[in-house]
Amino acid sequence: MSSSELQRNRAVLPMSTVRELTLLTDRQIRYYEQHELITPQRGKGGQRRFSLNDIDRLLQIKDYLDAGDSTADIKELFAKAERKHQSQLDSENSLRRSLQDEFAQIARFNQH
DNA sequence: ATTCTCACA
DNA sequence: TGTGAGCA
Repeated sequence: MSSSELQRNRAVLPMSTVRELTLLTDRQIRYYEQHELITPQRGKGGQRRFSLNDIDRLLQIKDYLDAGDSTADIKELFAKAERKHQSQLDSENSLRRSLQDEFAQIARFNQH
C-alpha cells in the first residue's frame, strides 16, 4: 500500500471539519454511519475521527442521494465498487507474477 | 466548547 | 431527518 494511500486513511478529522467540508449536518453524517455507508474511527471519549477517504465517501453519498438512490442502494454500490477494485488488484498481481516468472526463465536460459 | 446517545409535545 | 436533554 502506498504512503499517500495510508495518509488518506488516517482518521484525524473531527465532526466540525467534516461538517464544513461536506456541507452536511452532523445529524446526517451519523445517520449515514448507522446505515453503514461510512465507518469512521473513534477517539477519546467516543468521538468520531474521519479520514480524507471518509470525506470522499460522504461527498459521493450526497451525489447518489441527489440522484435518487436510497441508502441501501448506495451501500450496495459501494460494495460492488469494492469487489471490482479487489479483482482489479488481483489481476494486476497475477500479471506481475507471470512476468516475473518469464524473466526468471529468460535469465536461466541466458546462463546456459 | 464540542461531540455523543437517546428519545420524541 | 430535526431538536433538545444530559453526559463526557
